[in-house]
Amino acid sequence: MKILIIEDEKLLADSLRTMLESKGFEVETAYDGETGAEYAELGIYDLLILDVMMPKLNGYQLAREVRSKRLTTPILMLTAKSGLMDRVEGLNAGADYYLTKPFDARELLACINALLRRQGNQVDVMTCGNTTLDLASATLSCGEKEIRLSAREFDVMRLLMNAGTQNLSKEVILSRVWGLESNAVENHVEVYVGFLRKKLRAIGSNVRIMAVRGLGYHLEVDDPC
Amino acid sequence: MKILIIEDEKLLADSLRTMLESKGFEVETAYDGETGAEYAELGIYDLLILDVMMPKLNGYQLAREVRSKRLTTPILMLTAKSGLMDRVEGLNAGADYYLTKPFDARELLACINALLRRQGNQVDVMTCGNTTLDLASATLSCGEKEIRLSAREFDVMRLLMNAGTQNLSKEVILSRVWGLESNAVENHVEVYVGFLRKKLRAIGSNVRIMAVRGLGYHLEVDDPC
DNA sequence: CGGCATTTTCAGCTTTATTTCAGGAACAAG
DNA sequence: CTTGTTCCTGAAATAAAGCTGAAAATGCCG
Repeated sequence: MKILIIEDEKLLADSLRTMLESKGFEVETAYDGETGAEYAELGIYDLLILDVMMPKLNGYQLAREVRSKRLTTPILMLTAKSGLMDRVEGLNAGADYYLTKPFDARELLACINALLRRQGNQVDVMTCGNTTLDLASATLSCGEKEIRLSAREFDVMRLLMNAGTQNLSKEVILSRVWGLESNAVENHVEVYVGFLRKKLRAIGSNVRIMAVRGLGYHLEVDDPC
Repeated sequence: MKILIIEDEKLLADSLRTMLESKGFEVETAYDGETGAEYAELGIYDLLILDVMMPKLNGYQLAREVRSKRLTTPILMLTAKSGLMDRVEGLNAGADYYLTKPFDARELLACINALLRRQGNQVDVMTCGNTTLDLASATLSCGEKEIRLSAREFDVMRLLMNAGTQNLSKEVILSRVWGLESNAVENHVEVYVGFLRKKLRAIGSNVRIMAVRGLGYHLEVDDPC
């Protein structure tokens, strides 16, 4: 688990580093914003810890920069500023958590764990409604019941679960599951959606695959009124 | 975007609800932990807002309960307690963010957006009056009620919302929705405006599609004086 | 090779969307 | 008030998209 600390106060940065390393994280540090951005944009970190007040590039700018590059690495902002608008600005700039100095090591660790947990770095299952998809065994389960998916079924299901409530057009599904230069046709998607619906029904899932005419498919959780 | 508020202080819960609804979220409330857990476990919410101090089942227990069911709904914990160990316990119980009362509406919104953004559930919407158009699912919604639009209806509605109070002539609508070299006639626009008006009425929208004789159509928000 | 599971193909069916049309209502101008 | 135009609307006809079951093809493993 790799963490990048971007913080210009060396003393603080180094003590953080020591603390985190003792907890088994792999840590790198940058002492100014520009260097930090450069490192961060490598995209190899599982978490960025960011000071707001820094020379060259401040924390807000850095967060925006990173997010504009479409990196989704979680960002924990760390700062002496505790004003309301600072927190709001930090969060709107793309930070995921805002911690005010001075903070306690245990609190920092709890935040880090919360962020990494959320990131689902070690995910082995995806969930939607009352139903989970086990990525290792390609198995859908709902309570006691479970059912295996074939490779294609699994690919389609994972794509849909990943998109959540967002629509996926048949074209997108085709290109992501069958590949761009396959000669697969849209009916393939329809057929596989049919297979998946049958299996979802079989295990009593409350997840429905909704078709939106002309736009594609998305998942919906059945709301038992 | 569905949010569940679990909070025993009705006054606070209801003012939160109002605030969030005004921002276009769909909100439900539970006034004690047990009821809250029941709702939360439906798995139909995009975010849970949780008070810590509650009768029957407190926030920590509730978070643990929800997480033990493998639900990954983001949890925002809200509390008067501001002690360090409270925050740590909250985060370790499975919360994703910890906000201390009293908090500001803007801060809460920033947190919510940060959590939903992370969740990847963010949805593009256009808004007019009390009505929003979800661009991903081509759905018009107004409070609880929502209704799907067909592809054509959606195109026309988007065009109108985009123009806002500006007039759009039928010719423009025809060329933008049906294309320049279609043999569509102006009555098509009239028919679709009719469809849209019916759907707007069905969800109780305060948006009206006004016709200006000879000039075209535009939107207006109904101000019930 | 033969059996089995998966994937592809296809045709007919159901559902929903779109177009067409005709008559009525609203409106502006004379 | 009359007239010609524009707009609205409901119903019917047509077209398109999506669903499904069954058969054919493919591929895998023994």
